[in-house]
Amino acid sequence: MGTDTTKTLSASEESYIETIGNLIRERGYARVTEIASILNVKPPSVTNMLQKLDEQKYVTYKRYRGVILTKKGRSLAKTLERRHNTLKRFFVMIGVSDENAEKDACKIEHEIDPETAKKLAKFVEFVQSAPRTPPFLEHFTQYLETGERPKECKVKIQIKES
Amino acid sequence: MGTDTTKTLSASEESYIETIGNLIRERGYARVTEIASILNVKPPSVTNMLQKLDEQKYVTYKRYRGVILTKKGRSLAKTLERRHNTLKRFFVMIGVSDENAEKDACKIEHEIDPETAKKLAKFVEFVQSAPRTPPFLEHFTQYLETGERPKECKVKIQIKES
DNA sequence: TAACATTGTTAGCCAAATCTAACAGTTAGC
DNA sequence: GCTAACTGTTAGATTTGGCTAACAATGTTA
Repeated sequence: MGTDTTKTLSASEESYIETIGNLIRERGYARVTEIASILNVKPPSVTNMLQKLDEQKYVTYKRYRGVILTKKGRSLAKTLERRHNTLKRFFVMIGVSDENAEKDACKIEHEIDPETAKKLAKFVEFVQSAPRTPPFLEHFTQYLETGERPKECKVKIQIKES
Repeated sequence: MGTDTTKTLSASEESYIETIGNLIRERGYARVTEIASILNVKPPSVTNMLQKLDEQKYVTYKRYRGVILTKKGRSLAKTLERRHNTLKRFFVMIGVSDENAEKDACKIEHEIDPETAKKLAKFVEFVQSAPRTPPFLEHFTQYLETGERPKECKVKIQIKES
């Protein structure tokens, strides 16, 4: 239970939480200047946001003493991280450069509905857990390069029990 | 030529331009109250934005006299519309509800890089221009429903020249 | 341990995009 | 062609999330 006054967070708020999560995972702690440099903002903006996120119980923040995520914050950070990875893998899968895949994942992860995130995750999983690169993906890659749908697409196939 | 002082627009500015474009295409004109109701804002916000977009030459706006798109505005509206359709078709393709596909397309169309938009358009085109629903998509649909990768995926296939 | 360098915070400002309340222009019906 | 109803606009407040400049706490090192 517990009155969950969870108003939805802004993209900006979510980015801070995600960044804090990443830093803590990678380094064990999250510093104001580093958060600032990752998010391309100045340190006072970070302090400001940390105060807001502390009020909303996503982080525990003591001035000059650093910041950690609460349970609520960790849970959100995890969701965002997974969503980010799904998006990025999908974009790379369809031929987007690593750089743009990363950049777009950062933005879109804050916009999509949970249903969409779920379906996309399934799709990426479906493709990537295949025993080998699925033919359709190879064909698509060829299609990207040549503009031509490869011959095999137009060919009769015969299934043989293995 | 012409000094193209095209600073990038905000998601909000783009939404107004897109909405105006849609209304003009569907009805021949775009009214303040209708723009407001589609975008879920109040009329004064619309007036305000129309003035800004007029300064930036995306629309031609005369108080009390309505608004039309400039060439620059039409071009942007067209890009956004195409991007929107691509995104929506993709989301529906992977099993997202029509409602969420629409909603998410609206948000994401303002965030993605042109490269990503292009690759995604190619992907959707690749799938949808196929002579019939590609097997992998059918298999994915089954995977969504049953959680099981269909047998055919695990089977040896043999290509026969037609 | 005192002074300096680094890091973090506060105060106060700004811009974007929204809102409400009050006002102005346009249009339709009588 | 007046007037009421509708539509659109202005003015001014609010919210969010940035910024700079000045200050405070912490940490480092001679």
